[in-house]
Parts: sequence; structure tokens; C-alpha cells
Amino acid sequence: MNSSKVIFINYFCIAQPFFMNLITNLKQSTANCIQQLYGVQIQPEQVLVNATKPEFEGDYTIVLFAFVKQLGKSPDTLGNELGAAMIADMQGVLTNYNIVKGFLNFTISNAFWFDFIKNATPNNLLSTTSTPKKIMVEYSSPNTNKPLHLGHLRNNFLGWSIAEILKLQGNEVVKTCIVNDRGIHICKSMIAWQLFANGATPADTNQKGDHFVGDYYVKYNDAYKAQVAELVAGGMTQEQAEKEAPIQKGAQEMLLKWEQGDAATMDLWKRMNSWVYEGFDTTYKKIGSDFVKTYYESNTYLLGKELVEQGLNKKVFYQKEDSSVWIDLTGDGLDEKIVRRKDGTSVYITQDIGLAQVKQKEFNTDASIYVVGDEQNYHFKVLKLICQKLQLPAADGIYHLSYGMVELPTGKMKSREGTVVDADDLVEAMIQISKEKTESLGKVSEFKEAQLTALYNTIGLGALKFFLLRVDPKKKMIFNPEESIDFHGFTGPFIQYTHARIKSILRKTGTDISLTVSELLPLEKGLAIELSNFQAVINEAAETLDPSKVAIYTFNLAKLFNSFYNELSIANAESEDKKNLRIQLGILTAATLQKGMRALGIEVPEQM
RNA sequence: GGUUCGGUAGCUCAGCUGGAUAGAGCGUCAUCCUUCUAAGAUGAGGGCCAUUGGUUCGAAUCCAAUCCGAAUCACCA
Repeated sequence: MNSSKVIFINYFCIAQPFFMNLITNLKQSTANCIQQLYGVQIQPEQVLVNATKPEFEGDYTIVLFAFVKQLGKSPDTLGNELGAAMIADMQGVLTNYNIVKGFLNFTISNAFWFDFIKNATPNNLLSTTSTPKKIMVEYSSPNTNKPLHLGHLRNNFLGWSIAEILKLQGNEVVKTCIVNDRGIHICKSMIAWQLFANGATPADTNQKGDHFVGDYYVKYNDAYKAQVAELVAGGMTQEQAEKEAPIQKGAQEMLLKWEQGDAATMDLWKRMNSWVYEGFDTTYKKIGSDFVKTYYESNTYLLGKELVEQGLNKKVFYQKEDSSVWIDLTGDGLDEKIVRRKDGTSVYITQDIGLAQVKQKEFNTDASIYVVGDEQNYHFKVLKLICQKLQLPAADGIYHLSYGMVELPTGKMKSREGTVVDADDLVEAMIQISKEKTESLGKVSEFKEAQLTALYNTIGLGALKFFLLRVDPKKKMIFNPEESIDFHGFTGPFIQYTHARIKSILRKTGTDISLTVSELLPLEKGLAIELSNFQAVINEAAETLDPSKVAIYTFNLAKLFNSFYNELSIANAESEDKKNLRIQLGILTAATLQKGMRALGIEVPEQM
């Protein structure tokens, strides 16, 4: 069992494209023909259908080895009998077959692909599922003591993209955010502000609010380290000094006051958080994150207490002598886990159980996806298990979309040590680079200032988003700030460029066309085949919650189009028929690139 | 120590429900703008798919063991 291959949702009826699904039909036909020829029952799913390798003749290949033994036929005999039977079975679709060492290659008829090209439109390339679900995607989860960094960007882009992909299938998606706005770390920046700010505000220093507050979090840590060093120099042990540092004690007192609802503390807390939220809003707007509902931990941290009582009654939980409450998960291969402290307060897992129930009551979703880093894999495993044992209605719908950390070549990012790649800085840098590149190419000289600004944003963010989404979410990734993110090759701008290039051609040729049958050249057919795969890619990305599948697909499609573009002229095609056919392929490719990139949260320009 | 996830070209990554000669991008080298946008295309070079054993007609892919790296196993969140 490999948990990394867990399928998010198995749709009873997944979205099917408007055209006949060739692969499904090939499998079915194989099973039918084997039944007819040899009277042996085979499940269509057992049949392996691949795209034929370019060095062989054909479009799709059926692998015969699996049946050779079962049917007691040589690969050649089986191939010939099956090939002939299937061509009769799928008349008009299959035209030819050949056999190479147990691989049965079929050529699909020109008419089939032409029909696909003719009937496809930007609007029917994707169709929606007949069994839509209501799905919550919780992502972003910022802390209010520091600004967003590169890791948050991966989270935000992933969450957004997953939501878009699920929407493409016709599901209803509810995007939510849980803000970690309380706790000792928040008090640390608060006390540092009290000590060092002299009443300064973000407006005074002309800073974004989240950065302003983040600076005090760093100042706290600097002061803390200095105090500890001083105490150690005065003869204390390191351990003692870490406990006794005055600023640390101050933060703890402040947390106590906060929990007691002390007016002055609450005022300061609200004030500083409002600065941070202002900063976050700017960033979210810039990167395109939004939420239907934002939950605040200051409101949710006491949740789950009732559920502890229920759990005790149901004997899911048990109480220790010191009156703390636990659950024993050793039977499930995990540990014992505390769910309520001896003083009666909730722990992290308890509030999450409570929050899961609150969200379920408020939105009544079929599933809830938590976009959270892989360091919390264990936590979410436990969360789901406890919810299931409590028989909460939300339990089975909990999915943890676990993603790997973004690391620097020097190792993990640490905000306390200042080794973080700041989200705002990085976004700005990307936009700046896209500006420089665009200017040096000089292709948009007629653009007005506002158009240029929009274009730089589109390209800069496109490069950044694509960079973070093109790799498998569950893998950790390394970001090297020394090497800027690329604009060539397997990148967002490459695909944006291909789209703009197609649009440029279509502006010249017009799109008012009527199609008449013509022979398809290999590159034309190749594009048609790739376009016909779009729905399957979206389905797979949704089932595995993996946007990188879409990134890879859009890249391959763009690459294929660029080869096509290089070899064949559209505007000056050999004949009017060819010209119209290629215009149609251009329309479909541009639309597919646009939708695919949209699913990654990336816009594509008309011109660049 | 237990659990989980990784190890594929110099670098960053695909491929992993077993199938034909393991693929991209970057970087390197070489071609192609008087012809629809060169942020492009074409080609060359680059590999003991961590190691060993097993299953199979067939293994990067499945199984077992080993080595290396990461995360986690808090009355922090």
C-alpha cells in the first residue's frame, strides 16, 4: 500500500468529454472481440492501451502479452485475429493495424480526428460531472506575527488551483482560511512593540502592516538571545537563562492577560492584528487568493470541549488520574494522544475537531480538503481517525492535501533567523524581471501604461505560480534565490507566449471559418490527439489533487503547437481547407491553454 | 527506536495501476528570423533509474533487505 497514491474522490460518474472516449472504447472492443473469438471473458479494465511510440506506425497500442498465456495463442496469431476483428467492430474508427513483438498498433481513421476537430469548441472541450459535490478547500493558514513567505505562496497557489480544478469538473467549492491569530508567538511581537516601538505605527514608518509587525517579532528574538547570553555570562545555566529571560516572561504574562480578556492587552492585540490584516489583504489581492469564509483561531480555540464530553460518554476517550483526557490510538498503529489538558483547556487537536464540526454545520460539504504542509501528516491522520471514532458526519470527508516544504540550498527557511524568502519581495522581483524582459523584446510598444502594468503582473506571477505548481505537491522543493526563476522552457511565460502567439495569428486570419474534410498531416493529428486528452488530465488532477498534472499537460500542448507552428503555415497554408483546419486547431489550442493555465491560477495575455 | 515520505542526466524535475531504445526543461555545443511573435524551433552531448536479492515472458515501476536524506512521534500551534 502506498499512501501517496490515495485517490481523493472516485466519482461514480466522472466527467466525460463530448466526443467518444477512444481509449474506453478500445478497451471495451478488445474485451468484446476476445469474447467472440475465443469465448473468454476479459474485463475491459484489464486491457492496457498506450499511445503508440513515435517510431512505430499507429496511434494507439494494445499490449497483448497479458492475454497470450491465458488464450494459448502466439502473439502474432492473437494480434492478427484480434486486429481484424476489432477493425470490423470499430468500423470507421480503426483503419489499420500492425503487430510488433506482441504490441498491437492501431491507426485511427482520419475521419475520426477530423470529426473531433470539427465538432470541438472552446466550450465543449470540458464537460461537467453528473454527480457534483460540495467541497471545502482550506488553505493559506497564516500567522499574524509575521508576513507571508515562499512556503505560504506554495500553499496559496496549491489551494487556489485545486479549487479551480474541482470547479472545472462542475463541483461547488468553498474556499476557507484559518488564521492563527493568538498564542505566545503573537504575544512576542506585541511585547517587542511595547518595548521598542515608542508608539510607532506602519503609517509612521511607511511599511506594510504585516512587515512592520514581523520586524518586531525578529526584534523580540534578538532581545531574547541577548538577554539569555547576558544571564549566562552572569553565571546562569543556558536552560535557566532561557526560562528567566525577562522578555520571555513578559510574553508569557501577556498571554495570560490576553486569556483573561484584559482590556489594554486586547486593544493592543486588535490594533496590531489589524495592521497585519491590512498587509495580508494587499498580498492576497496581488497573488489572487480569496476566501468565502475566514475563521480565526481566537474564536475557535475553545471549540471541541463538548465533543470531549461526548467522547467520554461514548468511551472513545478516557480520563487519567490527573483528570486530563486521552485517546488510545495504539490499536491503529499510532500513539496515545491528549485531547484535553488537566486544567480543562483544549489542545490543538481538540480545536481542530471542533472546527471540523463547525464547518460541517455551516456549509454541509461532502468533503473538506486541508492544504497544510507535510510536517503535519501525523496530526491530520490523528484528526481524521478521532473524528471517525466520534462518528462525526464530517469525518470521512477529511482529506489532507500534504505538500512538501520549500527549502533553500542552505536548508530550511527560518523566520526567526531571517533566512526566509519574503512573499511580497519575491512577487515584486518577478514582476520587475518580467518588465525588463518585456521591454528588451520591445513587442508591446503600443501598450498604454495600465496595460503594461497588467502584463508585467500577469507574466511575473505566471512564472512564479507555474514554478511552484509544476512539481508534485507532496515533494519538497528547493528554491535557489541566487538563480532567478526562468522564463524559458518548462515555465509559465513559455505557455503564455504560445497563447499570445496563437492569438496574434488569429487576429490576422480571423476566426470565421467553415471546415471541409481534408487529410490530416502528422502534426495536425498530433495536436488533435493532445487536445482530446484535456478532460482526462483534468479528471486525473482532480482525483489525485495534483495541479502539476495540468502544468505538465499545458506545457506539452504548447510545445507541440510550437513545433506545428514552425513546420506549417497557418495564414499562408497550402489551401483554403488547410488554412481553416489550422485556424480551428489554433482556436482550440489557445482555449485549452487558457483553461489549463486558469486552473493553475495563471492568466494568459492576448499579446506579449 | 517506531511511523511516514523521498533517492532517476551536471542542476531542477517527469515517468511508478509492470510493457517497445528511460523523457523534459535549464546549462553546454551546433543550426534556423526578408515568410503567421526567436519568451520559439531543430539537432548533438549527457544515465550502473541509491545498493543487493526476489517475483515475471518483461522491473525505474511490484516485494524484501540494506545505505543515504527529510518529516513526525509535545499538556506548541
